[in-house]
Amino acid sequence: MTIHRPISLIGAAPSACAHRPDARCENCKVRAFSICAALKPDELAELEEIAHPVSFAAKDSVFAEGDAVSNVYNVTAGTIRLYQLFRDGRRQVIGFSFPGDFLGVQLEAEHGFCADAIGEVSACRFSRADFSALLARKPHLMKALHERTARDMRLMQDQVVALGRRSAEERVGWFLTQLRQRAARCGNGDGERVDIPMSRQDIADYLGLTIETVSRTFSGLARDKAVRIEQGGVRVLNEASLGNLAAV
Amino acid sequence: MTIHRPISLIGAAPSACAHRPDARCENCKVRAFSICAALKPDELAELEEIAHPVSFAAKDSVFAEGDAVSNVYNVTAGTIRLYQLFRDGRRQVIGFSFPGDFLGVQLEAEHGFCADAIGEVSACRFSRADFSALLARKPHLMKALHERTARDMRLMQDQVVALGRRSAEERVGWFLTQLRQRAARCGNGDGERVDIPMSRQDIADYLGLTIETVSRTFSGLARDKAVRIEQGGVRVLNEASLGNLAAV
DNA sequence: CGGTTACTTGAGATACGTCAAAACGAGTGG
DNA sequence: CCACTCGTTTTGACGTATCTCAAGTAACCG
Repeated sequence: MTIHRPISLIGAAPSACAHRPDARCENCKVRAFSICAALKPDELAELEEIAHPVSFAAKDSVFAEGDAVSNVYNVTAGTIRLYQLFRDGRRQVIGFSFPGDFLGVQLEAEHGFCADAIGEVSACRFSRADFSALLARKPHLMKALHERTARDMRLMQDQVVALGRRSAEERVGWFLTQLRQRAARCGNGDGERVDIPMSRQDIADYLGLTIETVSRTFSGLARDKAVRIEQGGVRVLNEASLGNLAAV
Repeated sequence: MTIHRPISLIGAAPSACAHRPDARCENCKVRAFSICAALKPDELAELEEIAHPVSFAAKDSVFAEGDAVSNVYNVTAGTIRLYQLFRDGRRQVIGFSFPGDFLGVQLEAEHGFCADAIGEVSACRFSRADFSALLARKPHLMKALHERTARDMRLMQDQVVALGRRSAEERVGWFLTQLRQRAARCGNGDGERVDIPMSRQDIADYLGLTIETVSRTFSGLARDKAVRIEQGGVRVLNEASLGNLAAV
């Protein structure tokens, strides 16, 4: 089992992000499937009013477990890894945040997990107070948030099922299927090709396996012609066999 | 691995539940730590207005995965088991609902898991429409619900960590600690004694283990004088060693 | 008191973990 | 363009925690 050490916190430097409504702008595409879709144009403007664009370099920490929740983030580009670290170095990845996802929205006093950037990440930062105040003014934003939380809950439930009752091969099949669905929802990906932005170690820590088992399982799926392993991702060759692995 | 079969749905028969404010009434004790604590007296009356008391016999199904969410429940007595069933009979218990807990509050179209009674259960039932309407009228009820959901999320996160990165012994230690905290929050239990309303099989399916492993682990903890196994529960003999198992 | 269900215990099998080394890819510098 | 380093991924051989199968014991219930 790989031993992990806590990574030091590095402040996020504001990035150059114009943040004007524009169909070609990455942020605006993100909006279509983010919580912002629940907002009317004038409310969106209000949200932008309190948004601070930030960016993180690869491996930067966004926040650590136990930190006071002072900000809420909306990811606009890149992938964030959410995890909990044991004193002895064991690590469990709780989930990944992709563009459109919110972070820290539970508005608890302290963060219950660590979050750091896998590769370059752009996000919008809201101060907790601003966001909370906006939420109080906009009941249907609150409702949208609740629905989003319900979706996250469902995802975590699936993870519990995977970790509790699935074999290594089934877990990897489920993981790939999940990644694919997420990419499809975001509109990118041609369907067969699945980008995998995270390392084998991250996948292992997400699926409750070791890196060796994950690697062997990928190799096995490739040997069985279920997928072809490519640079930074995978190409699905046999939809059905992957689907069978992922099904409950 | 034990094979489970779906249980048939049995309608809930209304029970005799006076449901009047009264300090000795079980329902009223429950209110203190339920979402109802967020309500002013007149609002509570409004909630009672739309509440239908129901009860379930042991092993009754409350709802099954895929059922339309037509009702929301607030447990007032007993324990409910939440789980997902695989086609091949594997079962993963997602969680347990104790007095004060809400069920179906995510207001999704369909239930994402099965729920059935362990032993006798009493609950308040709200129609989805009524509850939803009340929620729309009372923003701070919505907020309370959101906080409740955040707590449930945190619980599920802990389960992910347990299933992904803990040994059998650690999982059982975590489980007992969790049961104890829940009982303490409800005000019952003398601290040392922990009631365990669910079967070994339920615990196994919750912790992603087999019933044999759970049983052996309990025996091991008893052999090490960490707990004494009693009828329908356990007595904690060595707080520290249990705590160590449960710690991250 | 007999039947049924839940729990415990033992012996052997296996999926996954551990340890070690090789292969690969991305930089970096000569 | 090649040699070298460093981190990631893959592969192999072996160990072990947990599962499986099977039998025994205890608790429950009519």
